[in-house]
Amino acid sequence: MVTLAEVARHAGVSASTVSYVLSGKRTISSGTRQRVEQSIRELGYHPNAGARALASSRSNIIALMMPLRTDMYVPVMMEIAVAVATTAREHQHDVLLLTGQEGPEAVRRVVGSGLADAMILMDVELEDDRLPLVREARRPAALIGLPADPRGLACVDLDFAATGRLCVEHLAGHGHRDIAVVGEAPAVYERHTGFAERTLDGIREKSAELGVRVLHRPCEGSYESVAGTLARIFDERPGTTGLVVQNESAIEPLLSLLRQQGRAVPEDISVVAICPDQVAGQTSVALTSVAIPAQEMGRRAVEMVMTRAGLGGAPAMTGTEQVELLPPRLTVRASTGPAPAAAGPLPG
Amino acid sequence: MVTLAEVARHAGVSASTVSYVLSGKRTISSGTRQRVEQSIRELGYHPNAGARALASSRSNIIALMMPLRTDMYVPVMMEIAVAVATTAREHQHDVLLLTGQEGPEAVRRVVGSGLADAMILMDVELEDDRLPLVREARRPAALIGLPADPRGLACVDLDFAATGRLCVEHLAGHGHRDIAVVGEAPAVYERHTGFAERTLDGIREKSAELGVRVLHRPCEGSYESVAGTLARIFDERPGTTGLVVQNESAIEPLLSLLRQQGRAVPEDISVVAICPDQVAGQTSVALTSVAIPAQEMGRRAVEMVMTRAGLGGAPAMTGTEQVELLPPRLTVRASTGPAPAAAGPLPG
DNA sequence: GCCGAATGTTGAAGCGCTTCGATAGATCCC
DNA sequence: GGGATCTATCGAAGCGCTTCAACATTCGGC
Repeated sequence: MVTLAEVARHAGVSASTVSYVLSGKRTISSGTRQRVEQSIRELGYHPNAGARALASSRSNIIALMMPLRTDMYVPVMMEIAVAVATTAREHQHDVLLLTGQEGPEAVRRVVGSGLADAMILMDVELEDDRLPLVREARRPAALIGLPADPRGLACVDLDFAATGRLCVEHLAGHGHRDIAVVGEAPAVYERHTGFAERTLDGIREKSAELGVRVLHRPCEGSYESVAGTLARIFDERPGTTGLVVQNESAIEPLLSLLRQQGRAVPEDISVVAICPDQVAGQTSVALTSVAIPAQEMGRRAVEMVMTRAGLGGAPAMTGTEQVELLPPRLTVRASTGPAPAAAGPLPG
Repeated sequence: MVTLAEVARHAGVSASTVSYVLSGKRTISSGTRQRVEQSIRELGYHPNAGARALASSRSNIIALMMPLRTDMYVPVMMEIAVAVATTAREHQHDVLLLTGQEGPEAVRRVVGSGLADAMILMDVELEDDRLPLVREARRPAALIGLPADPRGLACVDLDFAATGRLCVEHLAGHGHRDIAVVGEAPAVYERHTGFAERTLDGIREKSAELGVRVLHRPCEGSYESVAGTLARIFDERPGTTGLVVQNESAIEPLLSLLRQQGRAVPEDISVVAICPDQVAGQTSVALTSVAIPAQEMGRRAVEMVMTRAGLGGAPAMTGTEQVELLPPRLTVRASTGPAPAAAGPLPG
């Protein structure tokens, strides 16, 4: 392997000069710079990551802790991960992939060893084991998701309460007065992941405000489970004309079942989904949906930790609270329309 | 941060002793060992990753290059990634996540900087840009997928040819004489990813052998695309009674469409899918399927690079060819049965 | 009871880089 | 035109760890 010293010798300068050319931390005359850059290219030099990390005590690595669960919608996770990796590269950083497997211990290990300069945690629960460690670690961190107590933490998430409100607003605007929520798997609620509850809160709030009746049922992604949930919904509230689906895996079975039961979408029943745009466009009836801005979330999380690390330009500010809720965006597609009984939008 | 030296002082031994306790590379009396371990615990010591990498020229990091594409089935990718990360941890390694984005340049960077000790490449194409670099890099590497020329490389993949044969065998065994393949998206074939072609080869080979007629149609995951594909299949070969589905995203729409068209599964038409078991179990009709052993693939890839790094015990042997094709396993579920016209399994 | 071999521990030399303080010229101002 | 100020470069001191050669000590064998 080519070393800094060899490049320096080749270019006829000192090692520190080469280092400064690389980092740009001191002014170097353009003649010298070019000579050094030429040598670097000729020798095919790549700075040694370990030596760099040791000397500068910065690894240029961001740790990304992913959940290991299978009940979360995987494509969204993946999209976030890719966005994190891509954005990190724009900031000259790489991404270390940690699974939830190891739990809080992973945080300790990564922080303690200086393996990563910063951390991004996905799938944050309301009371997350990892948060105490993250708080006391003197490393910038960002959460994707919103814990019960975000004090001293940087968080980014979709504004799920607003999302819930938006869905209800849209349905109510079409005259629906009886709606049902096909929620996430029961395990998601039991784990207190927050986003599901927040969506529900938003839905309930807006429904109360607009005089819409709401029925909520958790639902797993399997065909059977969706069938059962749907049966219970129509059993309990036969007048239901609007559906909000939060569990992405339930979408396909749901549409399939509705068709089978002779319920036309959107003529008999309107469906709003909370899912990535790609999914919404691929279904038999294109879905009116609120997109989960996975990419944006990953990108913002990286930008947050970079800012906090003072690497993005601003001074360090680990410990400052910063909660960023991305505004939901509802895209009207083919799955929603006027409620069958009602005459159209409410006046006002 | 606590350093080795501080631990040594605290335990009343030299730094090298602490290091040997940690690495186990020399015998240390149990008294000393315990004293050192106690100090480590009391001080909350974590070895500095950078220093370690510099001194030992091993980073204990494996790079995982993932595709960035969205036309591959994401859950499988994710499962592989998680398996890689989990297995890597069992070998005291962490995983660096690289996206396809950067292309071959990423290989050069990671290898050149000593950031990673080994590499695992996913979604390998038949003629992959990255392979020349991987070959000349003196780092162990493993591919998930099989390139056209695997010389000098370690590869692991499902035996897709055998998978194709297995599907045909199963359908032919039920008396089906006219089958169709709902393939991957056209882009997958254009990119020459190999696995799709190999499946097809296996299907054609076995079909020829058993006297089964085969029609192959690429197909994207959208409802529309599946509808079109299906229409063309039944238009061209109205007698089709067996379907092999390779594009996982097409499965749900496919079942939904068949039901809509009044084709009962498996009474009128049998469906074999190539997909993760979890998917096969969640559909309206549980699918007879050949599982994609994502976890096994990830695990084996890690074990391969660990062996090649001589870290797993065996001596280094980068440069040796090693192709491991995992045998397919077909699980019979509810979606396949006797061909409607035929009387059952062929004699013999 | 002495020799050679195990066994356990240490000191010191790096690994390749960053960064600080110093230095030698070039440039400026009045 | 000489001190003050910049600018461009260098030398050297580490960063925290691994590892090698060397040094004590203990032990078994005869």
